[in-house]
Order: sequence, then structure tokens, then C-alpha cells
Amino acid sequence: MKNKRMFWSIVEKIEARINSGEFTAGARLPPEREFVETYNVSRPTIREAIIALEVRGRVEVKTGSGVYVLEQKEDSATEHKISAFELTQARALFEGEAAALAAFAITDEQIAALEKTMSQMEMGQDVEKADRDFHLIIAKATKNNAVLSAIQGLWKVRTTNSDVAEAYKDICSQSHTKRLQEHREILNALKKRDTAAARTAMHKHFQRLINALFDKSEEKALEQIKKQTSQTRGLYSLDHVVSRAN
Amino acid sequence: MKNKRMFWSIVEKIEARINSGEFTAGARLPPEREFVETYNVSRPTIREAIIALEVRGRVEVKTGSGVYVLEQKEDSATEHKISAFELTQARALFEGEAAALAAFAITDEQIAALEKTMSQMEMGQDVEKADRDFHLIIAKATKNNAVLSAIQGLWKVRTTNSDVAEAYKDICSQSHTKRLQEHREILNALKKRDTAAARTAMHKHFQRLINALFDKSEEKALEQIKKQTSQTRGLYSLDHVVSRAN
DNA sequence: TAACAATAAATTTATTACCAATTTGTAAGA
DNA sequence: TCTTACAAATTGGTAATAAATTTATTGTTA
Repeated sequence: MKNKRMFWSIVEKIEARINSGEFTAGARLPPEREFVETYNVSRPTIREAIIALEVRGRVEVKTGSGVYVLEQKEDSATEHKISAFELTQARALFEGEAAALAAFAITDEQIAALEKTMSQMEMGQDVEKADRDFHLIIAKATKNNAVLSAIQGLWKVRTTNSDVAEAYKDICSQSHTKRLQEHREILNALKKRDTAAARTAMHKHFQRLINALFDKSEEKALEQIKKQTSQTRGLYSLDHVVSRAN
Repeated sequence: MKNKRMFWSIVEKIEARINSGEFTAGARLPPEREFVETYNVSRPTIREAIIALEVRGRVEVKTGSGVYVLEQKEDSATEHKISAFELTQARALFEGEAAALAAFAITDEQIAALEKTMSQMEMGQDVEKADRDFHLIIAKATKNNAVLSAIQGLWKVRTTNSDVAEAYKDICSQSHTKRLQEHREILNALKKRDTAAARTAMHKHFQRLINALFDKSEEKALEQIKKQTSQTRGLYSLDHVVSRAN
């Protein structure tokens, strides 16, 4: 049952007590010797657990004084709860711009790499990886590391956030052919170095995803939730933003 | 000099050896007792250092076998070097789309908050914070946490990357009035709920920044050349040799 | 009474020594 | 050749102890 070393379980217990609110930020934890009695382990083990918490940034050790709980600094990526709708809309807008940029700057090698992901997807091998590669190659083709970094960050949300991951899994497991067709359309625009077409094709790709997400959630939801989503559908639609002069 | 506890310095030393390539990924570190002799500290101290490295994700401890170096997973934000140009271009595109979205979804309270940042900026108090608030309020006004998160991530680059921070500082210290004027233009577009105008105004805002960055880099390049030439001028000057006449 | 200095107490830091548990390689035996 | 058993190497954990640091207390002095 306990594969891990003892101090890990102590870390979990203490962290749980901090999270539970028993110890608020700035409060002092009980002295080591008290933990020794509470958990029936030796003092070095307690020390190891406290060091682990310190490295994690949960507590601060003041020599000769005590151990104090630190304010929890939240990661900007995990700070806000992000829904699948929000993620998809953001990806639509940002990857749309990325595609437009890439249409300028993409190299022949990168186009060849995109072709490769397409054929991989057609063969049905590692479809999800091929999809990821397709989008990231385009992000790289912008020759803008800030763009790449931001898009990678959004992709990370997809894997980190379990709700989002599940929602995407549902959608992606079906409609292979449509996805392939849309990728083809994007690739064609990039080949022609047509920025506007690349943006539009990318938007179209994600607009279908958003609609699929809504259909799925509608399918699953009760009537009142249906009502809610049909209201927010307007909010998350791309119609407001896609109409531009050029 | 040594405020920290002993194990921290051991962590630094071992980490340095890992970074130097002395221990590659997958390699086994020397046994604890060897470290004891190497660094002249006790075994518990070594163990604490190893635990710190383990929590940091640098090494993996296998009971009864040894300590093994792990592959270093790089943070997507710090993975690539991002120049001020790249950051500004990315911000232009992404915040442009954010502004377009915000024009649709922004609330009256958020518009009021934007007005407040404007007057703060006019008064010249905490100008940089006011600027940050202005852009982040718009990001929030999208009602899309994925958008907000991505834009916050880009802002973090500005503070983390020292090169970028310096470049921005140079630019922002001048042209207050222009910045204010551009913010006003963006705000007016948002007030009118005009998505296209909001995007355009935001693009314009950043386009000026990009131009200013180019001017600045040109200026610096010229300076450098001057410096070089003045150095070589000294080197190739005839002063040393002509003074001997007579 | 208030301020300051010395002292005592509480707490973490670090060391030494010892034994237990686990893994791994090796060698003996079937 | 394969399996088993054992021994070596290594980490895991505990106990006892001394040292350094911070904090609270207490006593003295102005």
C-alpha cells in the first residue's frame, strides 16, 4: 500500500490540513516534536516532509522560530477555470491569427511536415498526435516564439484540465473526415500563402468544434441547461469577430 | 553569507553538476555516503538535498538502487527565447482579437474601470500599473478565461525576460501622450461596441510600439557602430607614431 | 512607570551511530 | 541453461545529542 517513502505521506497529511483551512496563510505550524507525536514518526522524517513543503513553496521555515504557511501563489494557467468552450474560442482566434502569420512565413519544409501529419491522420495512426503536430507546426511557422509559447500554453490546458480533455475526447473521436477535410483546407491556404484564407479556414475548423461541443452538451444536459447554452451560444460564436474588411 | 540552511547549498552544487552535464539524464548519482565525503556534511543533510531535488523534479529516488537523474521538462513559457518584437507582434494579434471580443461582451462597470486607468495615466501616477490594468481589464472583458490566461502569460514574459523588459522600458518612458490617445481610441470603440474598430485601434496601438522598437534598435545599432569605430580609430590612429618626429 | 539589558525557554539545525528494507548482481545448484 | 539463494550495495528510518537562533520573560535602571 505504501510504496512511497514515509515523508511523502506526511507531506500529504500536512498539506491537506493547510488546504482544509486549519492553518491559514501566515499561521505557524506546530513544532516538529508535536508532529512526531501526532504521526508517530521520527523527527528527521518530519523535517524531510517540511523541506518538501518548503521546496513546493507552501511553507517558509524560520530558523529558531517555526514553520509558517505561505500565501498560495496560483499559476496563471490554472488560476482560472477554463471551459472547453472558452478554450476553443481562444484557440480559434489565436490560431486563426497564427495561421494568417504563418501564411507569410511558412517554409517548404514545414509544408511538407504538415502534409506528413495529414497522411498519418488518414492512415489512422496516432491521430491525436498528428492533430497536435499539425497545429503546432503552424504555430512554429509564424517564426514568432511568443505566438508559439501562447498556443502551447493553450494546448497544455487541454491536457491539464480533465473536464476539457474529456469534452475534446468526445468530439474528436467522431467526425474524422471533417477534421481531415478542414486541415486540408487550411494547408491549401498556407500553400497559396493566402493569409485571409488561412485565417478563415482555421476559424471554420474551430467553429465546427464549438458547434459540436454545444451539440454534445445539449445532448447531455437537462432542459434548463439547454436554455442557458442557447443563450451563451451567441456569446461564444465567432460571427461577431470574423467579419472584417480584408 | 550563508543565511540558508546547509542542504540548500548542497542542492545548488549537485544541480550545478547535473546542469554541467557531468550526470546526464538517466544516469545514477553517487551514493549518499560518497556525497558525505565529497561535501563534508552528514548523511541526513545529503538526504535532505536529494529530497529537495526530487520535489523539484530533477531526480528520481529508487529505494535500494540509487538516485537517478530525470529528463528535464522545460516550461513552455521559458523554453523559447522571446524578443521584444515577437512579444509585441503576438500581443498585437491576440489583444486585437481580445478587444474585438470584448467589444461584444464588455460591461459598463468594466468600461468605468477603463476610464479610471485613463485618468490615473493622465495624472502620471503609477503609469505602468495603469497600462497593465487597461490591457488586462479588456482581456477580462472577453469573458473568456482562456484568452485572459494567454494574455496574462504574455504579460509575464515582459516581466520575466530582462531583455524585453528593458526594451519596453525605453519605449514606454517616452510618448506618454500617444499612448494615452491610443488608449482613448480603443476605449471609444469598446464603448460603441464596435468590434472591428476595437481591433483596428488595438492593432494601431501596437503597430506604433513595433515601429518605436525598430527605431530604438536602429539607434542602438548605430551607437554600437560608433563605439566600435572610435575604438578602432584609436587603434589605427597615427598619433602614436607621428609624435616621434623631432 | 517606561525603557532597556540580560537571561531563560522554545525551536530549528546539524551530527553521529545504528539497524531495517529493498534492490541487484553473482554464484551455486538442479 | 534456468532457477534459486545469498551477499553486497544502497536507500529508509530511528534515537540521542549538541549547537545556533529566535522569542519571551524577567529584572534592573532611569
